[in-house]
Amino acid sequence: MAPYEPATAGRTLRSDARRNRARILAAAEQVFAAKGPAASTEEIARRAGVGVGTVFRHFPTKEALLQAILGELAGRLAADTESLARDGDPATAFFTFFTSMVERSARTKTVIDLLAEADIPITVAKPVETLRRTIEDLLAGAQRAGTVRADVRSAEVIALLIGVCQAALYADWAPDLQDRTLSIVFDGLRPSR
Amino acid sequence: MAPYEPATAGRTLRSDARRNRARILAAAEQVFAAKGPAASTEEIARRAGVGVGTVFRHFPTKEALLQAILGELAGRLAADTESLARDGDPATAFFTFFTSMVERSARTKTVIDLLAEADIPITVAKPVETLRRTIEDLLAGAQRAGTVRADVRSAEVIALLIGVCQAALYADWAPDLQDRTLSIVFDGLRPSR
DNA sequence: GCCGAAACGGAGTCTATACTCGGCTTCAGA
DNA sequence: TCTGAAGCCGAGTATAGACTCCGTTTCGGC
Repeated sequence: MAPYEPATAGRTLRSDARRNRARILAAAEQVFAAKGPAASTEEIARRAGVGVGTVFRHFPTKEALLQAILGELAGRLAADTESLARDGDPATAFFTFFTSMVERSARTKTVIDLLAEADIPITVAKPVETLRRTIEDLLAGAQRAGTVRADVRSAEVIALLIGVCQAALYADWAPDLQDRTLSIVFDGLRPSR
Repeated sequence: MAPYEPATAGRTLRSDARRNRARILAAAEQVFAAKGPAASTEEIARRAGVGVGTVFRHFPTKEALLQAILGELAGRLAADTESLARDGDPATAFFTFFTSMVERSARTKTVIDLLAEADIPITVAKPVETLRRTIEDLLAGAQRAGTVRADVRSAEVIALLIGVCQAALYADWAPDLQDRTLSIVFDGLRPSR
């Protein structure tokens, strides 16, 4: 007998379906970034110029759509971070990374979910894992270059990152407040002067 | 003609009503602390051993109940902080305060709402204002004692406090992680060594 | 104990939002 | 162009949670 074939298998989509899928992903990215994961499917469909039914035809649940967006975002973050780790100056790359994450988090409300989510779904597990490993590389590089204290571990770095990213979401602060806050954290990370 | 009298005016409650009111407040405190402001009224009523109707008889909306709880909490925090500012050693009181806020926040999910809520409702505005002023006093005391850099302002202290309290909510971290994270922040706040 | 007012309880209403269903439209291969 | 399968749509369903309504119960002054 023929083996069970899930309907979602990698079939060739009709042109209109392909176009709508792309529109839905683009709309979802914007809406989730602006309003966070609680944004309604209705709004995403409206923004995509599509009926709700079409959204659910492409993604079986809202959660699946969110995961697709988070997966993309995680991939982009991981790639950016890896290239920074590869090409950047180890002495400063770690701080550049930290700052850019905080700025991204203030702009797109989904960043924090990747960092803080307790239950990492399978769909984003791989890029998130890469991201975490790359953070460790950046940290180790900065420690070797002497710009971060040797006894700092990645666990507290990630905790601080989550904290500052969260804080950046609340009452989107003035740019100089962000700078002053980050400079305190960075001073705490640096070796004793 | 008689002036309009809101039904909620400070009338003497019947004994059963007084008892239920106290039970509802106690239940709401526990439930909100454990699950955050999103906890359902149903659950609070169940925990209080009371019907939902009774909850709404005492508090017109869920929001009003939450505000009552937040008000109490803000009052307690403000009082504790003020006594620390009055009696504690200025050199260490600020750090003691910061640590205890983070510990409280990890235990009771409502603490963060007092700090981070963008729109401070009238019911909690006064104690929250007192708390903020007292934080400034603690900060100023530590700066005079030379344990915090003179150029640090209260805005970034509160931002850091919000951040670390938020981080403490996610995946309730091991005690030594909290210590290591706080020690980085505290090092950043201290004058150059 | 009696009685009216106060308070209680929880089924029912209303609203928001995820998700379904089936008739209609569009695509693409012949 | 014709046709059937693929895809679209949005009214409809299901569920959760805030809040209401009113018949029932309890309190407390006489």
